[in-house]
Amino acid sequence: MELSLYNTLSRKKELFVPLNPPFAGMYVCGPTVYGDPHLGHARPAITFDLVFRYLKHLGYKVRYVRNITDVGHLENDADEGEDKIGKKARLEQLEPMEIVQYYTDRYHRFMDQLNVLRPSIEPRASGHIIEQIEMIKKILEEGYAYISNGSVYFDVTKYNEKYAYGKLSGRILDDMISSNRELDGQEEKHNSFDFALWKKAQPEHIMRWPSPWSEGFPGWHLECSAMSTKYLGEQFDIHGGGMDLMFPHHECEIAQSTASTGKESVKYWLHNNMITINGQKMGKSLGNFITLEEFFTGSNALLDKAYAPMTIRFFILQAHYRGTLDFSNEALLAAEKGLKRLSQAYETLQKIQPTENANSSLVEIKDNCYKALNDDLNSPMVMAQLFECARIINSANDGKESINESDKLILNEIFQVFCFDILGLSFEADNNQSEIIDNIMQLVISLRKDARTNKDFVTSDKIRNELDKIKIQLKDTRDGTEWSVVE
RNA sequence: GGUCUCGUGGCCGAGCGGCUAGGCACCGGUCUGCAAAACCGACUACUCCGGUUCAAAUCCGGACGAGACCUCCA
Repeated sequence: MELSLYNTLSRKKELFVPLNPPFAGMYVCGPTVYGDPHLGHARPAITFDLVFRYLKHLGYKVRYVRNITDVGHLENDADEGEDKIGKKARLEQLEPMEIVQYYTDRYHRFMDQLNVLRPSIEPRASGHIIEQIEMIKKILEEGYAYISNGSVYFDVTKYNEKYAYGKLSGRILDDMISSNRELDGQEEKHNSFDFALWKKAQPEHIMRWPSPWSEGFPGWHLECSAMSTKYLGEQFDIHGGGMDLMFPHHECEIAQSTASTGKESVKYWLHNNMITINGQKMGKSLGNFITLEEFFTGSNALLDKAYAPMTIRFFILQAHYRGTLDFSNEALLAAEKGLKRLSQAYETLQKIQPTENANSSLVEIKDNCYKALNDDLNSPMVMAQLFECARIINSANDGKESINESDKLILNEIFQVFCFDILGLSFEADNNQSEIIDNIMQLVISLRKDARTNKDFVTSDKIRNELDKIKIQLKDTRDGTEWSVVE
């Protein structure tokens, strides 16, 4: 059985056949770096990390491109309002690129913690102004754009005469025209659904570049078309992103690429669904989002406690990527315990004594894992198989089932391949370990205090001496006992 | 208003025509100085109303409910 992926374009699962095997190209819309990454950023990152990892596992040479949007993404109504990054820079009195650097670094740091692999190429919009200008020229030459007061707009009506604008999101242009709302400040456009390719900068606008039309900046949708073409070619295999980007962003990308090359640029469009909180989308505008930092530290009123990065990865992968996923402390706690169960079973497996008899169900488990992944990346199903492994291991450990030497190898392989390599889970102790150690030390210290109170100095000295041997030093001060590690 | 999704047990979530995943919680038991973990068992659901079928959570129609997009959001 081979890999099938749900293609938004056809609304069906399709067999994945790359354009140029053994190569596979994937472009995913990355973050606009004007704020801290939140749970909503984690979902596409992890979803497409899974795609990336699985394609590599299948033997493809994958080029994974994920952009950083650092210019052109505007605040308000269609193609009006302030640049998101420019605004943040103004508010914080920083250079826009300082904002970009700061939040890009933060994004990387938190994605690393979630064990999300870095993409092959991570291009920035501001670093590809020339490519974007060239693409605009091409679209103008082809007659699908017009210049208006120093700005350039994509002519959707003209494009729709030859191609189908709206085919990805299932929209019909005529319907859009009839139900369209008039917005203010759009006198430069022929139609409100036309979108900016180049915007002339207002005097107060900080980020600006020279172009044949005006000093200004590129439209938001353009960077993805320009950069995907540059690094993956005019036609490539997979384009991914959040469902909320389907319209207008991805629709506009299709229009731009098609208008400039005359070709269908993307073969498979993949979209991950949203994370909800109390049934409602978690989003910036709703103010109900929780940043990853808050998750890792527990510092948000919606959180009962801090959750480890792996718990969040597990939580996200336990749902299929195309379904909504509802956040709650109860669900996170369940994920945390589930992850622990897997990790303890894996530990048990390493220590287990093999038996004579073999276990018959392991081949089927491995098979089921591949079946699940091939069926549009059904990660929850893979997890269920891992839990089946855990059950077998624990039962064997209790002497109720058998695992021979070769079964042990197969089980280890299943964990290695599916759990670690493909799902990207890891069982390593995470960053709150120091907190755990400190808690342990406080316990030891209080035991020693009890011993001293009872004048049981044999015990109290034993504690201090034994700790000293492992380079932990205790100091009795007026305010209590302190501990530190001696180098 | 338009377009499109979705409604599964206490919670989260698979399933896509017959064989009724999985995790967490709860309950009973084994084990244990006591806990915890582990194991065994119990609970076993598909919003409602029609239809198709030998057979429907699963297909079709309708009702109700929820959500997403149509404006920035992953």
